[in-house]
Amino acid sequence: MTKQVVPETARRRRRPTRQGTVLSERLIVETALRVLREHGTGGLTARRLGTALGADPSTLYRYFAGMDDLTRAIGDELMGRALDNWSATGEWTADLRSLGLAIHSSYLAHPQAAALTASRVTGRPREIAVDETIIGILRTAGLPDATAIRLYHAFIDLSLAFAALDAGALALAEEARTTDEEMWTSTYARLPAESYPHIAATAGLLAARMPHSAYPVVLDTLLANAAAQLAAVQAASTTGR
Amino acid sequence: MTKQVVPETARRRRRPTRQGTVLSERLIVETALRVLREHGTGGLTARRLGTALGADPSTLYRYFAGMDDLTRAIGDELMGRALDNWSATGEWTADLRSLGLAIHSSYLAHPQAAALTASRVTGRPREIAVDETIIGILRTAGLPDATAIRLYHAFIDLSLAFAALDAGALALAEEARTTDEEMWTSTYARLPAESYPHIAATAGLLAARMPHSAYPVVLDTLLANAAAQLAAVQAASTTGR
DNA sequence: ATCCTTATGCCAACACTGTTGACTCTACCG
DNA sequence: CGGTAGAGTCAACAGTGTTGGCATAAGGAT
Repeated sequence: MTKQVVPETARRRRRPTRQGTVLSERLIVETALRVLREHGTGGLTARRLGTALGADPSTLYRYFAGMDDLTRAIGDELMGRALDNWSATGEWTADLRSLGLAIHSSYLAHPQAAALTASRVTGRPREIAVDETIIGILRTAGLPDATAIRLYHAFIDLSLAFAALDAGALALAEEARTTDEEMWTSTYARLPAESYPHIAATAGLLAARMPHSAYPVVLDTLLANAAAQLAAVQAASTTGR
Repeated sequence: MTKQVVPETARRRRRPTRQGTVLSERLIVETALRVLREHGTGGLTARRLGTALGADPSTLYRYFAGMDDLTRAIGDELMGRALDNWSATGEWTADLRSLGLAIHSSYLAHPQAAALTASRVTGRPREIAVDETIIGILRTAGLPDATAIRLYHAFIDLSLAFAALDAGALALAEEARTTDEEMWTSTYARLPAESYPHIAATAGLLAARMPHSAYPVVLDTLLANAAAQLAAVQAASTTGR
């Protein structure tokens, strides 16, 4: 293979494209986000991204090992933006809550991109930074390592899983120009009450609730549980002293 | 458009394929599951599925509106299998727990298929049957409708979101022939302790915990919370009587 | 038992996709 | 101010989903 992906820091020459744009990893990722927003989840193609950048599609391979690699970079960008929009207050449950919501809404701000990337662990730097932050909050709060890791695991997977699910629904809705609410009022509300008595009895509530994300509800139960675990640990240590 | 998808029930003639196989929605979906297992998440193509069936790729369009429609049918099949492998005992939290685990493991039994479908609401019959079952359990347990719907929403989205996340990780791992455990021991355990003190301090715990799913932990906290809500409701109604 | 209709499967073609090897040309180092 | 090698370009490959037109045989009608 003659082509080699050069790490962004080691890039020395920046030769402008035939159409005049000067490329960079950053520019490519940002343009990819725009292309995804405009053309939908399946609309990010090497050729389209090339045209949007004013460059030949094959040039992308000088920056990323393939479309898959680019996808991971996009995911990491979303993760980074979440961390940028967040700041600690010192109250650990509140901090975790706002961090979780920051991640969730960072992904939902780019539903098409999120649907593509959120269900993948990228292993890239800004994702690792988020992990370090979460574990730090839990350990600093006073939770024993084993508990902290169990909660970290639940927290991050929960947040990513919901980001992917909600983003997927949102992206699909935007592309089909139909809201989830319509789906729930049209399909589910019309089911026969004989076969589906419970759905029929709660159709109105379903139509009102389902278009929103269940993430905040689940996140809060997890955090309440975490707080209870910390209280239990501290009570035990006080008693044993 | 001369082509039209005929609903399975209305299909009258069954003309064998040149290679002798007699097609059906069911056979196509099952073959698709096999192809996915053998060729990975991205390995389900119309041409490959056609060859696996002994039929021309375009024949698939007599059964499904497109690959996307087929994908939704696959998802519904997994949902149906979950419900088939489950039976009620009457103890509502236990039933919800086993149903959640049945859904999760039904998807994880076909990680490649699940990764493709789990983050989408199909609106197909067997998915609706699962919804009816869940709402029925919650309402029969005595929860008021509003609470039941809130919990149903959290329950189903949580289960699907984790199914998608865990299946994606599993599918990726199988295709790359590398376990998550390796990833956590190789990448995360080698991070410098100066920059990532918390990850470094808990590397062993991370490597042990992360390869497993966080779903059971989160599911249990949600169900405990649900039980608490029911108790609160019943206490209030007793007091108020 | 034979005919007719039409659903069903097949074929060829279209406009796409990601990716690569060989190429030009120009930005920068010495 | 030259030479070099690295960035951008080009053309090509094998593969994709999808469709319109066509042949054919299944099954109802006679």
